[in-house]
Amino acid sequence: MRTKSRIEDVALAAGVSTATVSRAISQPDRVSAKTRDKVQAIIQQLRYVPDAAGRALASGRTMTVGCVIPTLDLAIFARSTHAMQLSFAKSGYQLLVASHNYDLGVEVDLVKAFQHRGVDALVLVGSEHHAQMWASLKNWNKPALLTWVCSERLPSVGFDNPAIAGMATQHLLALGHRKIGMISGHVAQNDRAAQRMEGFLGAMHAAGLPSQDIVCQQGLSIQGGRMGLRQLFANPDRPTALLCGNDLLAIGALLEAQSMGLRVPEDLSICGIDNHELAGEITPGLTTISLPTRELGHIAAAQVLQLLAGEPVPQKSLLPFELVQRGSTAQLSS
Amino acid sequence: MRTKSRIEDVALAAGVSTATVSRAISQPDRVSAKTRDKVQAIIQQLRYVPDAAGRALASGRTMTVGCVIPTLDLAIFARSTHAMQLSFAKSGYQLLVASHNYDLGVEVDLVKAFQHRGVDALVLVGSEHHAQMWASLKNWNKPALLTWVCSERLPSVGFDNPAIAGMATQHLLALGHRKIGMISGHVAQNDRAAQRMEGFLGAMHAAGLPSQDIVCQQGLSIQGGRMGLRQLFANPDRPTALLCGNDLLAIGALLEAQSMGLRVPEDLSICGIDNHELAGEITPGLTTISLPTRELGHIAAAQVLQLLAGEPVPQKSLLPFELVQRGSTAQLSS
DNA sequence: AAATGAAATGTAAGCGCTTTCATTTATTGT
DNA sequence: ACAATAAATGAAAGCGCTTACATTTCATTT
Repeated sequence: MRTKSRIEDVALAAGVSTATVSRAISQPDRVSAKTRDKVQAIIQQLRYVPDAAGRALASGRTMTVGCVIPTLDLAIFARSTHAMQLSFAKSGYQLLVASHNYDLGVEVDLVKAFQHRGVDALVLVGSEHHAQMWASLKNWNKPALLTWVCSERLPSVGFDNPAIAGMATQHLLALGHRKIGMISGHVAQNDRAAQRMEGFLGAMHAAGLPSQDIVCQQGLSIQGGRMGLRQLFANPDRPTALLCGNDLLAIGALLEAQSMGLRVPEDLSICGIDNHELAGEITPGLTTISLPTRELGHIAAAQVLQLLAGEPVPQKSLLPFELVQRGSTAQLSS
Repeated sequence: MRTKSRIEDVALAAGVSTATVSRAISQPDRVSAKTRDKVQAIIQQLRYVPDAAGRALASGRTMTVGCVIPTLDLAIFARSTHAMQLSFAKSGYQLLVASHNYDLGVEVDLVKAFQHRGVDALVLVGSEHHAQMWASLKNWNKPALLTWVCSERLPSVGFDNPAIAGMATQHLLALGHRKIGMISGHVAQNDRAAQRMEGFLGAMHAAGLPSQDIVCQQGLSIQGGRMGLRQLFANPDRPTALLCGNDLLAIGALLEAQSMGLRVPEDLSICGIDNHELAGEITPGLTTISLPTRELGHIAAAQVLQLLAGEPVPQKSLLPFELVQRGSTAQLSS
């Protein structure tokens, strides 16, 4: 007994040509109801499943989409990526995921690997990329989508990152704070971090406040947050409020502040970004900006599917976000 | 200008047959040094990259490995999976990842999808699976590996989960605790959780201690830990120590205990499993069992590669683990 | 009922590569 | 130097599928 049945076996058993079987599978409306049913029955009976490689070679499509992200270690990426995967699966597409750990050089290789693998579309994070990546994308006439940012160069679905940081900064300003510091992620290979820092500096400037020596960069982790806090508090002119590039940084800063004997929010207000699972669990609860990461994944997938179908998509899709006020921020005590 | 060069273009330019080019690429030692160099040069020049689909169709190999995991939301899986990905990439294999959220029925579908996609090997988590999955695996003569557990049915690389829980329980017993409760993950579709619970109950039994009404099951999250603690403390005969199925549960339990006014570890010792990034950050630090998750990924990949090469691998590879003592556990105060 | 066009189906040519088998070329022993 | 053997190469047959194009069938119209 042959382990695997081929399209020819189905065709023979159904008394039709392989072309008809192929159509019955991928374009059911191009086949009469009668033959369609007959073919379907045989397919069931033979447990026939089309071979992906044969199909890919003949059609030029692999039914796979490549997704290159900075890291899976951050819950936000894990979540949005998973949402994408689910959406794609519903349409018969497989999502391939690879991460580069914030090394845009590695990203180039991953993108190329996906292209050679024959993915039908690519989903990337951020708008800042290696020149070589843009080149690879240019010589590649298949859809690509940017996420987490909005960009001019490619269709994108994401956030207005400067506005996110701006909203958080406004919140701190509205509480009366004037000496506000920021612990940012490293901006070098991370434009989301850069944009958030920019948003912060912009808001400070608009408020006529100085923005020197009040920003530091750290890895996006709790440890980074701890180190950032120590760094900022080494300065004699200590801030009364802190914006952090993400919640992990904020939690680290909060923990470090507490272990230094500072009271949060009485002595120091802290605001994060992302609304991480932990944000509501720690004491005090972390004020942060909530981002619809799952939705980001679903919408990104939907747009890629549209592009694959040859339909146009909006150049930019910006998702809403909102401030979640918890206990870590409070009115400046005079 | 043709966008993509094919093997024939290379063959023509190099003045050899396509067969030679093919060999120069995948079996360099079957080709004379001279031709090999010439072909290599042309390949560089033409930026030729073999087409994956054509290659897969002709060779029957796709150079992809499928990995089906419960979830990416848990850092441990994210980390071990990423390690696997890196190891595979070094050998030219692409790792495809899919998650089923602890639904073994979904797992069946994912496995089938991967098989149809033509992956060369499969990596799964756990030893307990749907009968249909075992059936699918049986009719599939390619390597499969089980991880996180040790199993008789397939080569496996993982942990002795009962022993992990046993070690943690011993630690609590050694501190003088006799009333020890456990907050476990749901064991229904999760044999790792089941094995850890089993290890706990076994250790308790061996110590001649009762094991009724001291175990509860919760989702593997901070919220689950909180709810688990409340559940266990609803019992009038409150435990003095707690083992949690993973660190997220433990952290939830710890936070909830603190918000109930309990002192940890004075009133309650808490021990987790996994050594999550947070374990060392919270106050008090969480005593837990550290597992080499990255190594798990690397070893799993190495073994799959061996299997793909037709070499034998040990039926079971058990990785070491160790107790990390922090502030959340202490001698029972009489 | 014949003519017409649309719908359904079949024919067959690849998609880009690997690999068996036959052939040629280099290497070795005597 | 000449077999005899090994190494290197080439020719060509697919791998399993899709799809352009040709052909047949069916429903309409007049």
